Amino acid sequence: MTLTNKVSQINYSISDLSKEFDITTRSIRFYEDKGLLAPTRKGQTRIYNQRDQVRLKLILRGKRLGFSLAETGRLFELYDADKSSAKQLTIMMELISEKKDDLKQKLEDINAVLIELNDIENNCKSILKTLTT
Amino acid sequence: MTLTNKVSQINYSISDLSKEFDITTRSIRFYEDKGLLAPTRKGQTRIYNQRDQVRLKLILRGKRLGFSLAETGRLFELYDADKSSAKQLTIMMELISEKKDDLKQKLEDINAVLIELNDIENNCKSILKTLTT
DNA sequence: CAGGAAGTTTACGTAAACGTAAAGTAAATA
DNA sequence: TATTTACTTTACGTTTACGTAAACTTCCTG
Repeated sequence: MTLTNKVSQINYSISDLSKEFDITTRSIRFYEDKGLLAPTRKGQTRIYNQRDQVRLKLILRGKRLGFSLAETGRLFELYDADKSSAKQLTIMMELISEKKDDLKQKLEDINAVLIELNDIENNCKSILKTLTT
Repeated sequence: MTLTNKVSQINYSISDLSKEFDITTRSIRFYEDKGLLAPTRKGQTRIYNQRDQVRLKLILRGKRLGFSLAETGRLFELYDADKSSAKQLTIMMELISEKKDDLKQKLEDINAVLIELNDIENNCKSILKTLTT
């Protein structure tokens, strides 16, 4: 294999990503500062690849879920973690289990709010009917 | 009806609530400061009733969902809102619709993360098997 | 009646997640 | 070659959601 594999090497500038995800470049650099992104450099300039882009997407998804950047960082560690030792693996599985419990709680919470909102909505609708007829 | 209806008047002190929900009294006073709670007073002392207790529960549920206190406050306004005018009602229903969209997005996000966590978990399990056999 | 225990207000401190200049570099373009 | 455009670092400012401490009142108890 003397040929370096540069196939499908898609690169992004910081403004590419800022436009794609509708966030400021400040935010993107901040995420790097917090260790969530690690773009390569060409001179001074940051070069982002596909992996960085995916990570950014995950960061924003985490934010929508109310995860702190630190929590999202821990999730990244889970993705990337060293899976060589049984000890590491069991620690990981505990963390995963905790996160899953957390998410299940959120599912419950969301469903509860959705039910309440639907109730209010239906109430509004029926009142509107009495007002317009 | 000359009898004042004081049946089922359950009261709570600030420390009652702080213990029940495992939060500090500082937080509870802070929520009041932000207009999310409005306990009555007996002298200086705050007296919370059932409604306040429910509200506090909702505040904490909102927090778990990543709602800011301001957002939770807006939800409270929806619950309590004046439903007399058709205009008000249609505005409300728009806000409800927005919130529902927001929550549906969160449901999708959570399900996505859950799927990924399950993948990692299964991966861990199978590796653990190869390590222990 | 001294001394907790539980409540209060006031106010400064803090962590997270950026916003917002300021001041400089580097490449592309008129 | 001058300048616009896109990038960079440094650094102070801001909002949210409290933590923490000080100083005070009120009530109960040994």
